[in-house]
Amino acid sequence: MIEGIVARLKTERIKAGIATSELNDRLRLGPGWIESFEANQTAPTVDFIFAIVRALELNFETVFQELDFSSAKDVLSHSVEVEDTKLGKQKGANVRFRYNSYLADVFIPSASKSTFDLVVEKFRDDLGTGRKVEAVVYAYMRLVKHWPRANPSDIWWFIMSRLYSDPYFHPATEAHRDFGQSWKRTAGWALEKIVVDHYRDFLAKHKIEIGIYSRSEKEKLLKEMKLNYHVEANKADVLLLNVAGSKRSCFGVAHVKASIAERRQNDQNFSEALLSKNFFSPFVTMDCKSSPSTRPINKGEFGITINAHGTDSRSDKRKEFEDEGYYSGCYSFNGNTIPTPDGQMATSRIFVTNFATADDAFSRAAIRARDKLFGR
Amino acid sequence: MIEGIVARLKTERIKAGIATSELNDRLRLGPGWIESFEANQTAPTVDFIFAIVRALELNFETVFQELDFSSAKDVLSHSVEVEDTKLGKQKGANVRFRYNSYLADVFIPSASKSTFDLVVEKFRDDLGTGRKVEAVVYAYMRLVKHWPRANPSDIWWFIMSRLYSDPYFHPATEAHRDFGQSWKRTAGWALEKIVVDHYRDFLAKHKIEIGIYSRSEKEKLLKEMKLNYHVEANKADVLLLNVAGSKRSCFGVAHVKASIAERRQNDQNFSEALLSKNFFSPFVTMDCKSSPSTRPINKGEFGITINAHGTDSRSDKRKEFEDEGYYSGCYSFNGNTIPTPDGQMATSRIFVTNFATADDAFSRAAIRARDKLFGR
DNA sequence: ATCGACCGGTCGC
DNA sequence: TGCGACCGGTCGA
Repeated sequence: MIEGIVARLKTERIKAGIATSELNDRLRLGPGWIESFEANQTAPTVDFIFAIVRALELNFETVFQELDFSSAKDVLSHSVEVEDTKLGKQKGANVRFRYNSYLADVFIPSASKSTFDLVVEKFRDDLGTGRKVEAVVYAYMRLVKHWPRANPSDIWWFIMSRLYSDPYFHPATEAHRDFGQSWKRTAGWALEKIVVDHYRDFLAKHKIEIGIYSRSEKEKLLKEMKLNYHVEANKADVLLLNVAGSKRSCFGVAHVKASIAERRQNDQNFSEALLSKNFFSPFVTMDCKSSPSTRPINKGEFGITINAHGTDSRSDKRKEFEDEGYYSGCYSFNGNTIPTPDGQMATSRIFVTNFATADDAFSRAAIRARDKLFGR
Repeated sequence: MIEGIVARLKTERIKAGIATSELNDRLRLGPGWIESFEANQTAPTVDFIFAIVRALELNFETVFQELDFSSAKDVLSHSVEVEDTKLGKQKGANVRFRYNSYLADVFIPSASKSTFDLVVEKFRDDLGTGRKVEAVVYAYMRLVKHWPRANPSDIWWFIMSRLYSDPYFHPATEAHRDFGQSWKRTAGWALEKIVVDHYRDFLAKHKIEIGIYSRSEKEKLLKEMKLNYHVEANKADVLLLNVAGSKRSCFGVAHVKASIAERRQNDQNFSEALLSKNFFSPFVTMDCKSSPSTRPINKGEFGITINAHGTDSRSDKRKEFEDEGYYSGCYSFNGNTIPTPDGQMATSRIFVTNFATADDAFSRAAIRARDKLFGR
């Protein structure tokens, strides 16, 4: 049906003897918009259609009358579409979404449309209540628990971020917002909460409290650490406390980031101040990163490790962990992250983990660090 | 005309006895979309209209027939609209744009619609050639030169970034891109070029070369500085070289940022390594920051300084410059930035400058730093 | 092609 | 409230 309007507008343009480039200029557009629109490559907005009608000095009635609606279909699709499928013998679901100019498909093992639909419905309801962070935490953890063989980072990257960025999932009162930017802020907090929730109970058994604290609590706890560095409490995301009777003392700060980029450097000074006093300073990440494509792969940002022949073409990012040792270690929830090989000497190591159990490399390192400081 | 369609769809919904919330659910939307749409608060997309037609099981022909087009108007407006006006006796122009949920108006002294139109036309043409960075540099510098009483940061923030983010200014082949993100990358590079272009000739007279260099050149120049820090050449934006005959030696690195946020910390380690060897390490910024409103003010991020009664409620950001002295100084092109007061003792200072002359606080500091190192 | 740094709307304190 | 840190699509090397 939109094709019908487009075709009619094209006919009228040709009838009027106006070139596409001329119409482009009249509407003060960048190159090729009219061509692209007439070729059905770019879907015109309502405003765009009206502007053409005006620019060609057409009559609205004639443009919109007796259109062919036979090809009309329900096109209000969501930003993420899920369909049950198999990859070889492996059950799972295909996740489809727009990725730049591509229509992208990603296979998620264990995933199913039925779980997705249930979770999404609740997610939309929760977003409607204005508790964005909690909505993300809850929806994500439910998907992770239901889909044990899925890469946790893929669920975050291909599903959560894309779902969240669909304006129709949010209340209409927020229609004007930039949900890409909103995701960044909300996702940052949500990820901190997810890390805390995941490790809380297991670490509690080992007399460790992991948590997010108010500014004043953070200032108090950090002050007791007597760091050789002017720490602004804002910089501390997730704190790890040793619990001895009623006394709680901070022995570590986890730096939590969905993706890394150059932003890893923000925390380096703080982290080095922690390390210099033998405090625990782990970097926890989803290590999300992919390129637009029809079959995107969430490769992460660390790249390759030293290869079998000993050739070292590691990225600066990897070297900052493995060689410079700015952090106690890096704990990635991306199954595609290449960890530091067991045999490799490293100042600190990159580990890959998931949400199957909290008894993992991160917890064990936290417990070891605490035991060392408090002499257990 | 869109109102006509909306009204008809509303009538049909009521006729069918379906509540707005029920239609919302059928379309799997967040709360209030149908209400908002029927109240003409949210402009529906073509897809959205079709989806409602389908959900209500309406007949396309009846919905689109015999509509009232009398109120139709040309609504393909640009992202930024400029209109000549006066503020008191001051000539200038009003700049209007969508800012979150607001329709925002900003007065720019010296500005005029005629200059704006000329520059914009060329800007669109330049963006069409694929030379995005150059397009931004050229358009911005032209506006700055033509509008001498305008705040340079306002032109960047309220005009350039908004113009650039309008998809219709770019070739249709790029229609799918996220121009908000595109602006970030392009603007970052453009600003570095603008700084270099602005200071190049003046500094050359003082035997100083300012420039952007290739990775290999940067590695060579930085190596000669023997910094106590593992510098990745990527981190160095704009280099300042002393020219002595055919010998060029780097004596400083300018850190250029449009806005600051927590990203100022990225460069702190590098900057401290420069300062510890008495190299020049200035921070140059547009200091762009405002809140959405009908009358936004590009206040920048540094906030207030120590007040007349000596009360110190400076932001951490300001203190990192004035007290911690992570950089040689901060040079802001935002006239609203509050500079470090002359009487205040400070490890390094915040200055406000503009493009009227390259003989400013930045150049003079660069020359002094070079003279100190090379004993002139 | 792969890799790296660019920045601003957002949300909660 | 105003302030602060959150992050990812992008562009050029």
